[in-house]
Amino acid sequence: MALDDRKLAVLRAIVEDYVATQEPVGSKALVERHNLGVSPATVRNDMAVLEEEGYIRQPHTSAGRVPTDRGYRLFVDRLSRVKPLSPAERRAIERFLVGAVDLDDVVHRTVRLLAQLTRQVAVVQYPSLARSSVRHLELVSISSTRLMLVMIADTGRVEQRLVELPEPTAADEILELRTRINEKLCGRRLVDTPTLVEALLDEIRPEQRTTMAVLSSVLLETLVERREERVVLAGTANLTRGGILDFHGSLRPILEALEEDLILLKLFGEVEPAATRVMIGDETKIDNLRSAAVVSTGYGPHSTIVGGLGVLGPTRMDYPGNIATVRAVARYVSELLAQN
Amino acid sequence: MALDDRKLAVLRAIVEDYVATQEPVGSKALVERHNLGVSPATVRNDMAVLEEEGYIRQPHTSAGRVPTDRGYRLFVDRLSRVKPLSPAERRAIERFLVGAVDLDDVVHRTVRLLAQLTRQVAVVQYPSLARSSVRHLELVSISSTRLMLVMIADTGRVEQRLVELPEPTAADEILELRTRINEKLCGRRLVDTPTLVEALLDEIRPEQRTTMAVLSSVLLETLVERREERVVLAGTANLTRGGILDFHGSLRPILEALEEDLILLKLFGEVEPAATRVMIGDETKIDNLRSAAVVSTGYGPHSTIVGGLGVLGPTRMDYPGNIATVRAVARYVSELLAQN
DNA sequence: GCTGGCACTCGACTGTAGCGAGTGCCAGTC
DNA sequence: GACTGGCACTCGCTACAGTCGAGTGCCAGC
Repeated sequence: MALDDRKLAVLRAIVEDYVATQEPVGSKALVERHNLGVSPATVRNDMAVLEEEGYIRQPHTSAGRVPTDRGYRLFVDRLSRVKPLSPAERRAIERFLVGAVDLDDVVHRTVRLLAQLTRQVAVVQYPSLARSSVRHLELVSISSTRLMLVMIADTGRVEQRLVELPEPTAADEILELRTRINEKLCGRRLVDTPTLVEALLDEIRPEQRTTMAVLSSVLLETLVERREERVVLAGTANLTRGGILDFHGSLRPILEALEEDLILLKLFGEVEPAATRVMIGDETKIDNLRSAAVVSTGYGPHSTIVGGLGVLGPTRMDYPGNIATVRAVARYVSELLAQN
Repeated sequence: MALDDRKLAVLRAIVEDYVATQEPVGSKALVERHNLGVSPATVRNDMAVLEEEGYIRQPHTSAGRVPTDRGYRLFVDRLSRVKPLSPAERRAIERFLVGAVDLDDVVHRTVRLLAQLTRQVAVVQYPSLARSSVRHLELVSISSTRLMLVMIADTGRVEQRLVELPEPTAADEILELRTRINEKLCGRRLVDTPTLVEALLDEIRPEQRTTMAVLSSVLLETLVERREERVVLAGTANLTRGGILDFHGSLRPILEALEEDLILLKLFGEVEPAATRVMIGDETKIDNLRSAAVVSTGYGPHSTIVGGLGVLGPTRMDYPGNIATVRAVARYVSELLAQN
C-alpha cells in the first residue's frame, strides 16, 4: 500500500517529536504540535496504517507510537531536509581545526570536535595506508644489526618498524639501500609496492640481497598485507545522555563493540566517494549495535577518499543535524589535508 | 581508639565479602563464612566500633555494613596480602606480549591485556618524552620550503612535525643541518635539548641560521615545552559489570573523566620509582571519580621509569588481585622495553 | 473521507500490609 | 571484663488492590 502525503507527514512528525522528547507520541499531542489540519481520530487511522506497514510501533497498548528502524530509514531517505549548520557551528569547526601541528593532532582535534558538535560518540579513521602513497622511506641505524624503518605517507601518516638484520651492516650500505628504495617507491601507491620491491631485489648488488630481503619482508608483511588501520574515538560519555533508555537497558554491548577496532573499521572505514552513509539498527550487521545508528562519510584531499569518519548514537538521533555536521566536518578536514 | 586484631579481622572479612557479593554484609553471614570464633553479637559490637571510627557504614538502618573509602584504605595498607598470580595469568601475559612489532603495538597489547586480566578499565601512558633521550633526528624534505622533522626517542617513540621553511633550502643544506643536529643531540635527554640547541645556533654557518631557527622553535615548542604525553585506554565496557550499582547510579562522570587526557596523566603518569600507588575515592582528587579507585605503577627498561600504567574501577574492587596484576604486567613490559 | 464520541486497555502511581534481614541493647554467664 | 543469647525495633522490599489517565480502536454520522 502506498503512503499518501499526509501519512508521510504524520511519520515525519512522529520521528521529530520522538527524537525531541524521547517519549512515545500520541495522536492528540501530534495534532497540537504540528498543524496537520486534521483531527486526532484521522491521525489515529493513519497511524494504524503506518503500524501495519512496520514504520512505527506501540511499546504497549495504551501508549503512543515510536518509530521502528524501518520508520527511521524512510524518514532519512525521503522525509528529512538537510539542516544547514548554524554560524556558531561553522565558527566552532574553523576555530577547532586551525593550529594543528601534525596529523595526529588533526585527527584528535577532529574526533573531539565531532563528538562535541553532535553530542554523540565520534569516530575518525586515520588516513588508510591502503589508499596512501609513499612519500619517503627512511632507515635509521640503531645498532650494527638493528635499524628502524620509518615510512612517511603522502597523507602525513608516519609508521615505524623495528628491523633485526641478520648480519652487521655498514652505515653506507644502509644509506645506499635507502636511496635505492626511495628511488623505486617514492610517489608510488602502497598497494603497488609488492611488485616494485620484488623488482628491486633483482636490481641490487647480490651482497645486499639478504639485508634487502629482511627489509622487504617487514615492509610487506607489517605495512602492506596486514594494513594497520587505526581509528580514534571520543565522546563515549555522550552515550549516557537521556538515561539508559536508549540502547534498551545496557550500555554494555555498545561499549564492547566500540572496543573492537575491526568493527569500527567496518562501520566507518568502508566509505564510497561522496556518499554519506546512514546505518540504522540491524543495518549495521552488528549484533551489539541493534539499538544504535551510524552516520559516516569519507574524507580526503582533492576529492579523493583516504579515510572515514562519523558518529554513532541511539537510533533515536537527530539524523538531519548529524548528517549535516558529519559532512561539514569531513569537508573541512579534507581542505586541511589538501593544504599539506 | 586502637583496633584490636579481631576488629581488623572483621574489617577484612567485610571488605572481602562485600567485594565478592556486592551486597551489604551482616553479622550473621560474617561468622558463617569466616570462622571468627565468636558469635554474631560480638561481631556486631565490633562493627559498631568500626562504624564509629569511620571504616564502615550502613546504607540504611536495617541493612548490613559496607566499607567506606577509609575502610578500603586500611584494608589495602594493612590487611591485604599480596595475591600471587595464577600460572594461567602468567602465561597469558607472556603470550600476549610476544610478537609486538613496534612501540604502538606494545602499548596497545599491554592495555588490552591489563583490561582483560583485571576486568577493569586499563590505562597505559606512552613512554614520556620528558624522560626520553634522542636517538635520532631525521629531516625529510617534502617540497623546497617544507619538510618533516622526525624524532626517534630511545624508548622507541617516534614523533613527527611538519615544518614550514621561510625560504627555499637546498637538499644538501638540509642534509648538513641534519648531521649537525644529530651530532649535538643524539643520546642526550630531551629536557636538556634547549641549551644544546642554543649552542648549536651559534656554531653553524650564518646563512643556515634562519632555517635552523625555525627548526629549533618547532623542536622546542612542540616537543619539549608542550610535552605531548599520550595515553591509551581499554576496557571501558568493564565499567558496566555489576550493574550501575557501583559508581552510584551513573557512568557519566566516569566516562567524562576518562575522556580527559590531563586527568588520566595525573592519575597514571606521575609515578615514583618502584611504588605501586592506590588511590581510593576522594584520594584521586577528581570530583568525577568519587566512586572510583585507581591502581597505578611505573614501568621502564633497566629500573628506570619512562611511563605509568594501571587500572581504574569501582572502589569496590579486588585490590590485592589488581595490584598483583598491574605489577606483573609492568614488570613484563619493562623487560620487553629493555630488550630493544 | 473525515470527525466526534465512547468503551476499553493497560501502564504508572499510590497506599497498605506482611516479611525478614539486620541491628542495638540488656541481662546473664564464664 | 569480655562474650553470648534473647528480644524488641527499624526499615527496605515485595505483593496486592485500587485509582487515574493517556491513548487507542471502532463506529455511526456528516
